[in-house]
Amino acid sequence: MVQDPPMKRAAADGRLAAADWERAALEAIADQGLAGVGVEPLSRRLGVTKGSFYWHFADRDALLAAALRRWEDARTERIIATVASVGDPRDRLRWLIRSVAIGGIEDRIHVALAAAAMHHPVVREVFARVSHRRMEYLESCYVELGEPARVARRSALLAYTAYIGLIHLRLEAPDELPGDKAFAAYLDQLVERLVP
Amino acid sequence: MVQDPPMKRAAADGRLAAADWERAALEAIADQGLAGVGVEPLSRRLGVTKGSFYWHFADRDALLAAALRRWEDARTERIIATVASVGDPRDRLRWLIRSVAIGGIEDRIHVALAAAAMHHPVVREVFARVSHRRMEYLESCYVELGEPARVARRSALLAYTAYIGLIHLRLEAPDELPGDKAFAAYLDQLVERLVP
DNA sequence: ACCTGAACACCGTTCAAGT
DNA sequence: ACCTGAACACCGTTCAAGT
Repeated sequence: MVQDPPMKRAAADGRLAAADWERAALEAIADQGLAGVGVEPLSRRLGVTKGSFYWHFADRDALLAAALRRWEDARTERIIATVASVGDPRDRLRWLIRSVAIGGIEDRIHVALAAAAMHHPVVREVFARVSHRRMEYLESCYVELGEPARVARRSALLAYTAYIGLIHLRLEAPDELPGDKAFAAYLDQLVERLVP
Repeated sequence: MVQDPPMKRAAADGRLAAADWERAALEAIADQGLAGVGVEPLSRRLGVTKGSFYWHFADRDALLAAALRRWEDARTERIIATVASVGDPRDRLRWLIRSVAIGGIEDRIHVALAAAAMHHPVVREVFARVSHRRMEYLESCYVELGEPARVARRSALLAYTAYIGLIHLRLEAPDELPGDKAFAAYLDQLVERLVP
């Protein structure tokens, strides 16, 4: 086993803020899943004793909740704010569906949290809010395109289902997806089907 | 915390076989995720000391590997054998896509394993085989329908992506899915889109 | 305000000893 | 062939004491 070097700390005096723990927790989730968020391993990584963790957080669950709030914001409001500058709702939808191809750290976090949402109440709650906000926004795009509410809701569901399915396949069964150019062509076809 | 009663054992003499541990492991995965497969908790549940576990398996990973082999068979060959009796490949595809609505224990296991596949080599390997076998079979159905190989492969991917997306939404964000009758209508629409 | 260090409980693993 | 019981390491949590 190779040891990670201690992380850089935010404060100049070498002391930690809660945000340092939260960032480290999200990295651990992306790298090793929810089980990777351990008080002792994170303490080692941050170069302090685990006792110090309990000054910042009540327990492991409190750290998780704080870290999840960061992820939630990054994966809903911040994305919606970014895409808001695009005028045509058709282009907004295309951009959102295609963003599955970016494959950032947040998708790995998504997959890790998806499984945990079935059993962990804190994760379940955050995950439900994220799903709801995304569906709501997708629906609003389809409404802008002139679809009546009921139809728009179905279109949003179709798009979101395909998006979620693709995220999972990319991370868990990449061999079943076409590579490079063929994947781009596949995305084109998918976008055509999902954006009227 | 409520304690589970000790499980019934397979052998009459009260001694355990490896299969007893494997079944208990799959139930634990469905109930609590991969982290639920613990040597000590399972031992308690089966009514033996954890020392006895190590007579049957080399370690926790060996139990996992054996349990996964059971899941793999249940979710590939046994399903394919069941659907093989249906003559029309169109009906086979419809049945497979609609099976997402059944919502058995195996879907919960799927979601738990999906996240673990990113990090755990044993799970990754099983998951890759399952995904490959399913894609291969879907593709063969579309080929039977007269689609050329390249098109059939895309059709299979479209169907499998939607299937995986729906499994996840049903288990992780059920509030975003229409209820009962509306869900049946949604599945109709999805099947229409995916089966030519 | 933030951190250390020691204590304790829980669980994975090993192993000598039992039936 | 299958199981017990004791041992040890790892990690979550608590807390008195340090700066």
